[in-house]
Amino acid sequence: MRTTPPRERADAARNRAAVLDAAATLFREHGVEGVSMETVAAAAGVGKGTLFRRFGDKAGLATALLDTQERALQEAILFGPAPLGPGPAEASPSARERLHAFLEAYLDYLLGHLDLVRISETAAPGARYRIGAYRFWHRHVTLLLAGRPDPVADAHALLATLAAEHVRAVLDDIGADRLRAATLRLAAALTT
Amino acid sequence: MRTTPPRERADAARNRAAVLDAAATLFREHGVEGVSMETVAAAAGVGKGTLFRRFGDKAGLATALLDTQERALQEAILFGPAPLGPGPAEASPSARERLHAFLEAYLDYLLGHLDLVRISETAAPGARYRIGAYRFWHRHVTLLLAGRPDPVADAHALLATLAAEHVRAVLDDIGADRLRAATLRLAAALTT
DNA sequence: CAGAGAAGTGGACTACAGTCCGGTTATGCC
DNA sequence: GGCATAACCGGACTGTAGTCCACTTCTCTG
Repeated sequence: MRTTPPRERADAARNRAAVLDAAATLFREHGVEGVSMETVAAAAGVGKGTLFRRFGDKAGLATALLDTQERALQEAILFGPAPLGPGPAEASPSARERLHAFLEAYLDYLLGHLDLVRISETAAPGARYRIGAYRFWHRHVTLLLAGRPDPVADAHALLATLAAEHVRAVLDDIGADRLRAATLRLAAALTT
Repeated sequence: MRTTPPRERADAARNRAAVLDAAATLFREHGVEGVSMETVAAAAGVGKGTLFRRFGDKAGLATALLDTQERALQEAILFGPAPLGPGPAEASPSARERLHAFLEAYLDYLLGHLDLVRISETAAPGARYRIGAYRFWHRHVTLLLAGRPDPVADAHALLATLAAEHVRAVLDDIGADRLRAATLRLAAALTT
């Protein structure tokens, strides 16, 4: 046990909740792109400085909004039932099955919040690769590709396919079903 | 023969050259990110309006600067010697060889101008997928993947790996050699 | 409860992308 | 050469991301 890490001040907590609330509403109503940070701040009854201090930038705000769902997915991967999670020791799924399950689950998540994820990945240059989430997915996929010549590199390649910016654009061309199929096919090719 | 398409006015041509010159120099000296459009305009002795009218946005300016090299690569693919190009009819390379050659050549091009390509792809949202170049690469790869279940979708997936933003980030993690190897391995897996 | 200092606040400020439009100039035609 | 007109020019203007810092508020300690 160590001394409690400095607790968040009450006013700060209140403001954070207000901002997340306001942002969620505004984004739903006008689309993520159609809402400026200033508008969010005003709607939350908070100064611009406060907003940026808390969330860093628009990507950070989007990330915060996704936090809950993202965590749920990560939990499911780490501790949940097979094939997404490791499952009970006596009946653990193959790496291939788990990879498949991960891609399906991630695509569900991504397609369900495409605009928000896209902002969280692109609002700041290189944002996608700096946030913890990417590292998590990358690590997971890397482990599932163990045995291949270069799992780390292959995991990056596979994840490139899941970049929100890419998915958004490709969706217009081939639609969700073919995108899904192609992603799974690619994973299959990598785990042969 | 049709009536000559309205020729570019002399002053416009002069200004365009001045802008490209100034931009090339400034970008070399201060990096692409470190130069504002206003600075480019000033250095070229041109108004901001002119700059934007001509090139649309920063992505457009970057694209224009890359134009020559990009065209060269496209020419080589369409008409050049094998294995990058189709080569003479009697000794045409396999699709697999051509794909391999394309990826090598594209990576050379990309790594040689990473910052510029990155701006051209990301300065405007979705820019990468709107410009003609992406369509060209996609079409080429699609043709080389003929016979697979869904060449169009697979080509998108393979090209995702070559997005400048992705490459820029991954480079820091695994370096150019492993990136190259992984890309080729992926292509191999797709043409088995 | 009082005082100190850390944490938080908000709005003025800067910098940059991109738009707009009244004025200018090249060009093709007579 | 002179004129009509379409193309072009440039800089003032707008909207937004993100920074800065003098001031306020909370929390902890004695």
